[in-house]
Amino acid sequence: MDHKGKRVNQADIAKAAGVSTATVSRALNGTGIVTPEARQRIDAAIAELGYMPHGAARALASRRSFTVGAVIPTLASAIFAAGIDAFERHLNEAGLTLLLSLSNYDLETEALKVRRLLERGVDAIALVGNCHSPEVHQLIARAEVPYVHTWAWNPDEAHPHVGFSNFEAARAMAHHLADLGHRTIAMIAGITQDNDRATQRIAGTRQGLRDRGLQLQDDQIIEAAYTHAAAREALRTFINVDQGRPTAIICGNDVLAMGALIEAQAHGIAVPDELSITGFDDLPLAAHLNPPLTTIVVPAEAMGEAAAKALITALEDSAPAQGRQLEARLVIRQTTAPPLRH
Amino acid sequence: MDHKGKRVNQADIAKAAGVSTATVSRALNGTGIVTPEARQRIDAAIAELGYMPHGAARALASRRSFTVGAVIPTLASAIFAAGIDAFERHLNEAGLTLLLSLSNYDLETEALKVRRLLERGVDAIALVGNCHSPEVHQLIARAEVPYVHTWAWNPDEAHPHVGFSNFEAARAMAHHLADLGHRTIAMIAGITQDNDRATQRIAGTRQGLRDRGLQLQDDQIIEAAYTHAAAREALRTFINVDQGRPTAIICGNDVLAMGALIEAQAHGIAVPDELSITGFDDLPLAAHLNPPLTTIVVPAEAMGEAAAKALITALEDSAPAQGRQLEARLVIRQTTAPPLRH
DNA sequence: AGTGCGCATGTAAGCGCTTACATTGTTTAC
DNA sequence: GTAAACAATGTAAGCGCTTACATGCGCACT
Repeated sequence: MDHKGKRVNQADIAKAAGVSTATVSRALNGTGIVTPEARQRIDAAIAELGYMPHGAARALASRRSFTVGAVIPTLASAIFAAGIDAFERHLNEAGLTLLLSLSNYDLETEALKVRRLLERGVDAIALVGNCHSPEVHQLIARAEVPYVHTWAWNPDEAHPHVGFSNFEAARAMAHHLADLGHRTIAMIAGITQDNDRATQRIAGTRQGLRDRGLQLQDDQIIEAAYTHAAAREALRTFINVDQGRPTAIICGNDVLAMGALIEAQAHGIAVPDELSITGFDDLPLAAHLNPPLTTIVVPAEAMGEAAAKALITALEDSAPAQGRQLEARLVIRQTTAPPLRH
Repeated sequence: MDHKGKRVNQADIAKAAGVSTATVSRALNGTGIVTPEARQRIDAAIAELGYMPHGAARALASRRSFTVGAVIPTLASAIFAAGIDAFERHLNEAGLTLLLSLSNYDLETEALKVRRLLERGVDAIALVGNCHSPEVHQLIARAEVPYVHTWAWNPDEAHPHVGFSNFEAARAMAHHLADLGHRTIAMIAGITQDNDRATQRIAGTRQGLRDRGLQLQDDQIIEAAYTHAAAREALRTFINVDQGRPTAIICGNDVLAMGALIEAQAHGIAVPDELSITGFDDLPLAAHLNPPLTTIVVPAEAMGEAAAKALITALEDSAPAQGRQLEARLVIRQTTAPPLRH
């Protein structure tokens, strides 16, 4: 049982079961036909010797690593974590292992991580957003692995997307606020540098307001890192004005919205009566806040699942992955209300 | 440049650079001496042909995959996400890639994931907690890879730990509350099944109270899933009693504490005057809550870093990983105060 | 000039699998 | 009764690297 020194390999199993390595391989992979008796002797030998297939050897010989890579900006954002959680789960069900890399919202880092993943031989790859270094697509194209862009939806682009339209979601939110009667609306957005989601959310907001004959002025937008502290500071800037104080604040995500809400309450500003606040993501806490947060439900789990399925299917059919549009829904809770009339 | 069909391999580079594959390998890995001229020709050929090393082949030949596995319960908990974030970052700096698996707090799933990781050929492995299926240790021992247990500290055990004492942290929290004058203290704990952290936090709390001559009755403990909703429900149970309502609630983590806080406030219970509430983890939001949450600062990033370093060092020295104790600190904010005297 | 040494490189044997092809024994079809 | 088809397995050639060992070369010594 404990053949120390040398690791047990397929040949050992073959010998113990009285068959060739080819038969062991076939039994293990379900490829080709193996008699029940042979299979049984093989299973017994595996259990007896504690055999564990060697992934690298298998990958080398079969040109399949049964490994899928993902590069996401960060795990600090609960919403990405939720998406990856679902992605990993569905990958696993298909016998695939996740290779996770973080880009920290940096395109060059992302490109480096993609290269690393490809060197590790991932069979497929998932990326966040559709703003990437050109090198990324070059590498992926050369490696000829299926891939998807998540967290975004863009049917016009050549690349397959599994996600929702940040633009449309933001636009719907803008409509909601405008329709409540708000006329002076400000935005605490995410950092747009290298981030198409943040950019699209601003663009969608802008368009949504324009649809209602309103304007989102440039000085009514503050870009903030996705932290409570940054949001609080941004809110302070907006409320410390002599006139033209906004009656509604659209936030780039729920973390920013929570920060804004906390800061508003710290200043004794009544939400939603004096100030409406909106989020984006619908984190678990959003519905429990006081008042519960009006936000956009981002289908993170569904996206993780859909991305996994798309890649699995692509791998099975050895075809490029197919994109899929998912819905991001506006959920109106209690941080939004018509502005106070004076 | 675009040799379609066949992927560019080391032999192609060797030919293009007019050297042998051995020299290319040496140049690439920094093992052995290569003249600057040869190195330059090799680099040029690599750039020209767009060569990318084949990880599986390298792993097979060198018996090193430059890959490290981690199995954590979930990514849904921000605190694990933070730890993994740091772990991945430091692994990467050492040229290692993270293979991430999720166990969903289930020991059997964990064992399966460990097996998978080992089959993938990870060079080292990190686990959460010190409660594992026996199979896990068997597999790791057989594979002879260095490993660490994180999120726990137990110098007595044979396994190397990189973490903090959940017991001592919980005990310190109990002391804090007892010293404030609380006599009736309840606990909303995590699910203890298969979870040594949750178990230790209860045990530590119990001991801390005993240190002060108090008791944590069994009916004063409710185990709850780590969700706001479960915490709210648990809190309702505690406050809906005719007499002997606790004046302080110790929560197993910050998510539970937030849920409890929200529910208390929804019932018009003043925190901390009528009810003290404590958390565990110090999530980013904890300090921003109203009132700011008294909790335990869990060194998640430091743990991720320390775990990565321990494994990297172990790999370099081809020795077992060394454990390291980190400090979990009590941070007293404003959800705790002396109980009201009637 | 001859010897020895170390540097830079080449040669080639694997690493542990998968899989195309060959081989054998057993049916089935006529 | 023979040919053809098939089922189960074996044989062996790689997959793309690393690395132990062999080789050749220039240089500092005698």
